[in-house]
Amino acid sequence: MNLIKKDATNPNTGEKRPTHERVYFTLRDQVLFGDMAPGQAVTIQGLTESLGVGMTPVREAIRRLISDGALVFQGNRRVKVPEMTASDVEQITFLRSQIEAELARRAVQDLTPEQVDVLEAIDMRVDAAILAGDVEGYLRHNHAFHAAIYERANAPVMVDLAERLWLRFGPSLRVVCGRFGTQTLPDRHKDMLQAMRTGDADAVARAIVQDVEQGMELVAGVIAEQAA
Amino acid sequence: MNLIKKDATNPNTGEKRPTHERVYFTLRDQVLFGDMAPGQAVTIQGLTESLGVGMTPVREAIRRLISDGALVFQGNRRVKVPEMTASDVEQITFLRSQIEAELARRAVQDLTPEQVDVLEAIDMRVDAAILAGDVEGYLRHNHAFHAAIYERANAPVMVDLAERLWLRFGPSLRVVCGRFGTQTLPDRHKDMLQAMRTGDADAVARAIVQDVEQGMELVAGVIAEQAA
DNA sequence: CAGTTGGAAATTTGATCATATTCTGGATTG
DNA sequence: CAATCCAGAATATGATCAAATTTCCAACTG
Repeated sequence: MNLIKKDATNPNTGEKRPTHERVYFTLRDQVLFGDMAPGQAVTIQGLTESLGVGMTPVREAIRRLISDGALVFQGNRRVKVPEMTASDVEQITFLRSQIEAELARRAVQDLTPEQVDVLEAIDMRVDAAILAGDVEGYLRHNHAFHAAIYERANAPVMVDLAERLWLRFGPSLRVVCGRFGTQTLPDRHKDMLQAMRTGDADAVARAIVQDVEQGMELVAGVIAEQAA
Repeated sequence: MNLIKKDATNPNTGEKRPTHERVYFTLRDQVLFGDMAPGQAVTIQGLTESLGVGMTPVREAIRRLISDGALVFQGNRRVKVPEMTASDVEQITFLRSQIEAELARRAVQDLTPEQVDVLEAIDMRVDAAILAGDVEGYLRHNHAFHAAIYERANAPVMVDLAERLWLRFGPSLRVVCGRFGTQTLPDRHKDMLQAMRTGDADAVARAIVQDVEQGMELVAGVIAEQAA
């Protein structure tokens, strides 16, 4: 009946995750890096078919994503990818600046040169994706770069909120890429890496705030354009 | 079969909410104001019986609360009320200070005297609950006081994160109350109200930061005591 | 001989699915 | 143009299967 045997042991990790978890992470991935467009409708039955699972796991995954802010529940039983307002962008910019700056500061505390090397390697993949015009690759590696920093901060609660914000602007960021291409995507990753090597936490924080503001600026531009 | 006819129209609001929504808000209420203890196990079947609903709505509500951080999913399929660590408390204190101070600042922008009167009325209920030793009443009205401020800020994304944090420390705050009683619960609500009347946004922000720090200090104390 | 430890059965709980019911939105018709 | 009807999608339940914890008994050890 199904192409995928249920509860199949993951060959990579060796661990078997429940279906609703797998569905959740699949959809989360789609929101962050896939081609889910703001305003796009999400139907349960559509997902049960495309994913080859029952509706209960799909329902659970959708509820979680709604709580994440990755999807919105329009009173009338409908679920869709949210469309951000200018106010949303402004709030997210503020929150990301505050939270991610603090995460960066904490991450720098005891960061070894080897760990900076790892970050630099990720950043090279970001640059490669930009050059290649690979939108999905850019989104994935850019996220991975930030996530790798946060992981070093040892602050799971803060990371949780930060990731939540990424889920909100993910689809819109993709629209930005589709609009302008990857070439016009500047970042402050080099500044960050430089400041990390000197151990200057405040400089890292400043760089990440600039990185956040630059990125959100582009999103704000697309939002404003849509309104017009 | 059931005592309550399903999907009964709410006599108060006149609107009928889906079961999973009702279950979600019921559990959310329990976490914030009820007697859910940190570490307490939450079983699906237990809730289906106590709430008189099927398991699907319960499952959906639980997934949402897990995303909220109000419950945690222990790898082994079990769900429980999370136990906070000292690190969690520290992070939440930082985040609440940043976010709630900003929310307060924005709320003060165009706050009418009448709206301050409403806040003062809520604060009187807080004081009354403290005097009466009414723990649940204190928790409810204290939350209502803060929520009323946030609502005036016109910043739903920020409010969402703030509420999320409340769900995390809710159960532990209740433990604090049960431990020390309500008498020892100081707050800076009067300072806030005073500063609001003069329209001094920074003073309001300072007061709310102190309020947050005082409250979280108590939680940290109980956490430290448990560890010993 | 008593206490402890190991493992296997039993019970409890969770996960998933299939099905029945209800509701929303749009098409159709008067 | 409005009221009604119909199709499709979501909601909710119960049944069934799978997994994990607990319990209990026995064997082993000190």
